Amino acid sequence: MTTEEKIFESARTIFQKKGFAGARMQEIADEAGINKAMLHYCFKNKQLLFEAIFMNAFSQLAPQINEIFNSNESVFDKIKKFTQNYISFVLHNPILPQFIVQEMNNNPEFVLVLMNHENRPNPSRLIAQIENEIKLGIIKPIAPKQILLDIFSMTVFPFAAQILVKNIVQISDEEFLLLMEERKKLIAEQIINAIKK
Amino acid sequence: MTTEEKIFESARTIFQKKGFAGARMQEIADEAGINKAMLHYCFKNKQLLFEAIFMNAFSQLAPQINEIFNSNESVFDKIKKFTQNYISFVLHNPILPQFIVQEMNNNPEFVLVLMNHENRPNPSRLIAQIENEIKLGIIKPIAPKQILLDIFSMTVFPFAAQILVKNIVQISDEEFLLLMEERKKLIAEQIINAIKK
DNA sequence: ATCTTTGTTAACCAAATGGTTAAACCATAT
DNA sequence: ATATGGTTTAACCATTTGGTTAACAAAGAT
Repeated sequence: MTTEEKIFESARTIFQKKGFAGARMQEIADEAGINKAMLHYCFKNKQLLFEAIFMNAFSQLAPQINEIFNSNESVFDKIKKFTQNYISFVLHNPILPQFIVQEMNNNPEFVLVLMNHENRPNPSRLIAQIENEIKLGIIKPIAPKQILLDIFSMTVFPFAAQILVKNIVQISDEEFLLLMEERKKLIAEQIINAIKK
Repeated sequence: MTTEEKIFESARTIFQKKGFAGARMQEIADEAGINKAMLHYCFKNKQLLFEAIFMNAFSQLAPQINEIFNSNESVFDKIKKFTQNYISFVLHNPILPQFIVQEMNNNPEFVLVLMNHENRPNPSRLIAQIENEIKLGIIKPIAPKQILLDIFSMTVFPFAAQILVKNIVQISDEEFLLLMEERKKLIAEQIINAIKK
């Protein structure tokens, strides 16, 4: 593993655990087992290092989403595929959602840049499709954006608010994994039941 | 307004906007229009000031939740009441959810203290009730904790991940308010449709 | 062999930051 | 009027923090 990679991995760990403001350059250097000056040699400054980490995290999720949203399947199939895929993915990266949510809330300026990126998640195709299936009488007349909110809420929230959820609903770490495993199928069924005519 | 209240209000604003790590004592003092030493005179140190703010924010939500969860209504009525009330409340405090979620993620040690508090949200009564209504054939056989996750996800997520959601689903500030207004009734219908037998 | 580029470090620096101190202010009781 | 107690501030302090510098090492290139 190159020094740059070591830094990247360590920075990912620290930034995801403490956020941009809470992370310390020294801590990242220690975690990587290198001198602090090396951080600046490789990544110029904290902001740029953070942006590299964040961009990488974000772009791990975005393309997946678009691939599903823009395919030729039915709305119901897309919902099934998205929830299934998303949960499977974040089960291997359980802090990613809360990291992205938190840092987008805290760096709204930075978000603008992000959202002009080519790979930005774009649900407009899916929205049009929902409108169409409403006309066809397959789906109840609900604002398509509400349905999107439902889908994201049901899949992302338990991960993004993990600590809150575990404590309030009284879920142990192992039970959480089981519930999420079950949720891969469950959510789609529930959403479809909620919106099908 | 007493000096202590001025500090409290300013601290709330700054902490909610920047989080614990990102907030600066000087900034809080400036916002309150007082000297920085006054902060320490009134609240000892940053940690204690933060805990006062966080505890206050948290305890604004917790009792509401318990009142509904522990009433004598049916599960469906509780779902209706909770989603309605919660959204109404946070529409007046739109940053509260993301603040609580973020700081609970970042201060897991502190969470333990919080969760031993008398007023901690406790859904065990509701869980038992759901189990019962499943036996009675009113609700589908779904793990009660999944239903709780659904309820919290659908109501809290759009607020907790506001920036993400607004950007991905392409929702303007005004449209967001309209959607949330609509969501007060919509969510309950959807959840009930998803779980009723 | 030596020059040049790249990688790496110890030591250092200036600014920011949480926190303290000692003095001033001000109301109220005596 | 003045002593007393809480309130408020300017100035200060120690530490932390992001970032720089200059020297050193290693590896090709000539």
